[in-house]
Amino acid sequence: MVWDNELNDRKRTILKSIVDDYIKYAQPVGSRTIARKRMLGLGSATIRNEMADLEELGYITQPYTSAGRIPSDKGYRFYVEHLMQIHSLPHNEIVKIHQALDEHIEEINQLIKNVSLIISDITGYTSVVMSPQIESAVIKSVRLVAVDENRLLVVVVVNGGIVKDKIVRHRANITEDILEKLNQVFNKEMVGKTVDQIDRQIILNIQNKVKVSKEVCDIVIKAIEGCIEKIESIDLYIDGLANMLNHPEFSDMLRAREILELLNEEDVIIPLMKNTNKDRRFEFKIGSENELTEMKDLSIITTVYGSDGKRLGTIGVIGPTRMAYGRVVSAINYIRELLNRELIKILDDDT
Amino acid sequence: MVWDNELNDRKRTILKSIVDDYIKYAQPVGSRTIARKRMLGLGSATIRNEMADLEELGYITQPYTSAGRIPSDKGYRFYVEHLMQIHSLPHNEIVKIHQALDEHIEEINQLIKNVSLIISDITGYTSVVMSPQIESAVIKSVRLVAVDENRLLVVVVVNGGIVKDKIVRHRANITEDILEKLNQVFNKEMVGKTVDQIDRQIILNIQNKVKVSKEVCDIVIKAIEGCIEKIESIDLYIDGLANMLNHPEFSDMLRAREILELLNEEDVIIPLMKNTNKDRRFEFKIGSENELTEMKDLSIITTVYGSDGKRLGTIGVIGPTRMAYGRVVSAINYIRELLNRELIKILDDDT
DNA sequence: AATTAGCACTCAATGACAGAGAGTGCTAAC
DNA sequence: GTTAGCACTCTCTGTCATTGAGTGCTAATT
Repeated sequence: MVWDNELNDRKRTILKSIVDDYIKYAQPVGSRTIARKRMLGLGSATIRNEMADLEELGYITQPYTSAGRIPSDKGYRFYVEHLMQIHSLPHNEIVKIHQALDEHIEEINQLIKNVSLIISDITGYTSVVMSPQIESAVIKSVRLVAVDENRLLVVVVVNGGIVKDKIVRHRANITEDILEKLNQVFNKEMVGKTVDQIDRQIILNIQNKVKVSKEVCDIVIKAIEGCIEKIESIDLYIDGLANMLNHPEFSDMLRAREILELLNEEDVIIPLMKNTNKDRRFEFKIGSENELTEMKDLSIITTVYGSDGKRLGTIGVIGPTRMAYGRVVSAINYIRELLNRELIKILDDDT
Repeated sequence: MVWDNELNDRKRTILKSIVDDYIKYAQPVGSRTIARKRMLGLGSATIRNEMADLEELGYITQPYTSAGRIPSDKGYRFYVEHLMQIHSLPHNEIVKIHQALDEHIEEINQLIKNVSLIISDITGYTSVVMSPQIESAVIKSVRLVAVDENRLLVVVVVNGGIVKDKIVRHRANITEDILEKLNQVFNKEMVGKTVDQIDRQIILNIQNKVKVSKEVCDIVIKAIEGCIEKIESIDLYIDGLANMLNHPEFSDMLRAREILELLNEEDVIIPLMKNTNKDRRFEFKIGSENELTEMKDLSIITTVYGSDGKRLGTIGVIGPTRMAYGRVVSAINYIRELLNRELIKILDDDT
């Protein structure tokens, strides 16, 4: 952990200056550049001395002898925790965001897709938005439909307007009567329960109540389990992949390709999105703080969204360690508020 | 159009040699390189003369004075029409393809997704697979379910195991009785029809038969139309975008970014995939044959898949004009046969 | 008449080299 | 404690000569 008092005010100002400048121009920043800003009324030589200290403490490094300094991962870490300024978004970006999200969207997934798009658009980085992992979704309806003699359709509706279906083949003789009875029992037993409450026990209960062959029961249960699995599965929306190529640090084709392939793998992305803050704070993984060595020069900012602490999904932005952390935070923050508001609209009359 | 007899055998052999070599090594190929192969028993000087002719006819060009030659778009066009050899796939690739597609997949969309993945994997280019545009899907079932007092769920099942749903909000008082009646009428009137047969006329007919308020009818019809719209919509699967970065012609970051963004836009891709051959031939759009100027250095190979000429979707591969046309064709060909076989399995007992 | 050896020529790519420029660390003076 | 001054370091840029692959043309050969 960074020891906060290690740096006095002057060192902080200088470090902030270096990080701000490097984020902006992607060039090592030298002592004269900082001195010219006259924010400290110091000459370049003094700043040089301070920079030597900062380097010794590990906050900045030199790409080579007698070049300017660039922030280290530790430097960025200190920056996001103590130095970074959050400005409000410029007016034109706010307008853009509202244009993208204010139109009435009925389906939750379409809304989340739009959020992902607008985030990558506004930030200029790669966005990842993870739909809520819905273990606590409340079942609102279960319906069995015979598509034809040997196929059965099961539809499960949970709150939030999410509908999942599954078709199963079978060889049993399922009459309309049986179906009607199954429908009644299943609805009575399952509606109002959350999907993670549906376990073997409940299923056995149901099996006892309906007087149909075990064969038929198995078919139906298999289908319902398929639906629940789909409801619990995580949807991932990634946009702005091409933005990765904008940053000079990835001008090496091999590296760029490696990154694009990395971001294509859901198995890689999902663990990255495990934000441990259940409140609304932001979590930063900077460069080597990521476990994957392939991500040593990447940072990811994550935070959660959702109404009233329920139904939490995750929003993330991935970019080079030299990321405009402040700008990204304010953009996500603004967009998240809008998203939450829209989510409430969609979910309000659900129980 | 290319006049086939413009080129004698010797010129053809030389052109083929140039294209093959250039595809392989991405380097302009000179007369000595071809002479060394001793396929014609000619010296480099003779070949030089022939190459000068080929250049004058527009089949090859020189990147600069006194460099080797590279094929022009016209050269590639002649190549794919007359010179290209189709080898069968190496054994290990065949194994890989079977591993990807032979496992039992129930859902048509999952199957198509797998096809897209394996094509980009095997070819090393970017794959695009377009799901069938289903105007002729036969409705197998329509089901209305009251989710709660003010929301109605409509589920439409068509053949091929495709299920689409839509939830509509309403303020009408829809009782179970009304719902039951609606369910019966809708099923009777719509099952067995294709989705493009569902027009205003049929809907009006139905409206007359059920004796429920116009308000309720409108709600239901709106929902059903929503489902049909979803059924008719085209799904697009794109994979191997990162493969674009492998080719030296796109080592310029700006260009690479431009391409990635281009391929992200469905509005761009869908028109490209309009293959006019309803049989199983391949269609090539080479470089400047594409309408978009941004695609002047890209080629796209498309062909159709589907069982018995019905339910046609499109498979495409996008890469630089310097694409391994022969290899791609044989890969698509093989994969398509497997796909068709699987599709028949999924669709066989549908009517 | 077709082919080819030979030759002069062109141009990209490579590497060596010098000079400019941005930056540093250190020392001595303020 | 701050800074002016200076020697030094290292990248970057441009120049220049060299190399090498390839060409087109001409004259000789088959």
